[in-house]
Amino acid sequence: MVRRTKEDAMETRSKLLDAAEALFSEKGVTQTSMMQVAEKAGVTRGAIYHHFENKMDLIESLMGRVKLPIDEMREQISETSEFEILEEIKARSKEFLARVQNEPQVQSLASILLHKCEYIDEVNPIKLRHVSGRNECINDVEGLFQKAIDAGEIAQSVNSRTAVIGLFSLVDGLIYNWLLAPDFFPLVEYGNTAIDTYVKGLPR
Amino acid sequence: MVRRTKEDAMETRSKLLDAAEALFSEKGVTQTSMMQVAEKAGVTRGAIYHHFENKMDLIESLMGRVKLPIDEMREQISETSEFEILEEIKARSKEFLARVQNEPQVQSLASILLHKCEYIDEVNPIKLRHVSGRNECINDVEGLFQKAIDAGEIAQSVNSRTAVIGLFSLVDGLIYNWLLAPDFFPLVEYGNTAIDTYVKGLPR
DNA sequence: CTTTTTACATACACATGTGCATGATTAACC
DNA sequence: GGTTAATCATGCACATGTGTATGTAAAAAG
Repeated sequence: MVRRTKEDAMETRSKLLDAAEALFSEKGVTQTSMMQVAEKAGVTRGAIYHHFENKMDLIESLMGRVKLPIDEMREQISETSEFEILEEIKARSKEFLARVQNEPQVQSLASILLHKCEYIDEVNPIKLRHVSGRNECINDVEGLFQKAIDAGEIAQSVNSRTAVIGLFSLVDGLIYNWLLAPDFFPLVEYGNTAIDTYVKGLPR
Repeated sequence: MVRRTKEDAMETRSKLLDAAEALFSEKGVTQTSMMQVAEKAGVTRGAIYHHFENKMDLIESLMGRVKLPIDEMREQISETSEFEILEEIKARSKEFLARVQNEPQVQSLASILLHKCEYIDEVNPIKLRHVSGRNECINDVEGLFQKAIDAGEIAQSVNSRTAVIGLFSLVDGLIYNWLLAPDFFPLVEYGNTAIDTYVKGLPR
């Protein structure tokens, strides 16, 4: 069977991405060969090299396929309300955790990002996406914290940047540890409590 | 030059571990070959396979060589005082951050653990050391939180396990993000503030 | 001093992965 | 309907890494 229809081609491409996503999140990126990805997708390596340049390109397509929670978070931030800003921030953070816990694809990608790849040089598309997405999101939420300060929800003494980095680190750490051993604790339940605790501890 | 003295042998072994540590934390574990480790240490691969069985064994020796902050934390916990327990917990957490920031070897190992290796199967000694050390430490600190609850430092409504996991996730996340881009924020300064914020947010 | 063992270096066999070139067959296009 | 071009399969060349077997000279043991 060769020269399938254009729709068939898109389907094999999709199957390849699915296979890669599953294998990467299960066995790690470097421990997964193109051969294994092709096998899992039911094709040969030739199909991969037709659709993608190499492994890096495959990963890039993989990451670009879904909207990560951090991306969605950024969009929502622009349309946040003018009061109860801290509640907004908490809600966004909790939604972040919920998506990781409930959406398998997001969970797979998070697992790859946090545990199943090696952050090597700056060219690495995985690291690039992770770092740039995070930095931009941090800048956005820092603006929110500043609004909360200006609105008097928290004290002037709070440094907005410090507050954001603490919150993001908390969320990252929760996800990181949960993915390391999901049975160890319930992510959303414990995570929500931790987020509440942190925000409540900000000086007023 | 062959058949050096026994002291020489231990020195080459040490040099091999140093080389591996540097290369692993710089380029990642899987991207570093035994050949490169040997070259950096000024010997050949034969020397490595004389001292270590394989790469896994090399990593195990690497990790076993230094006392990680989490190990030291556990020792100190047993000799903690009976009052001001929350202060103790905060102090330990901050010392944790300080060690990562100030001790290059600890920083290298943390970088390997968090960013430069792939967590694959349960046999992986890196993952084993990380998870087991963390879990034991969590259990210990959970006991501290329980003492703090019993002593009335925080409310009865606090779940000690939830409190620990939040704190540990915060510390892990801080280190994780800092290692990702050390210039982005000062670890100890921001981290200490975040720890204070979190502990202060626990219900009293 | 002789023998044994240690501490490596050297070399070989083997496996695995990648990238590309080529081939085959049919959909897509004019 | 003939030509083109896309979608894969197949096969080859090459590189790289690992594990081990063997060699060797000196230290250690007796």
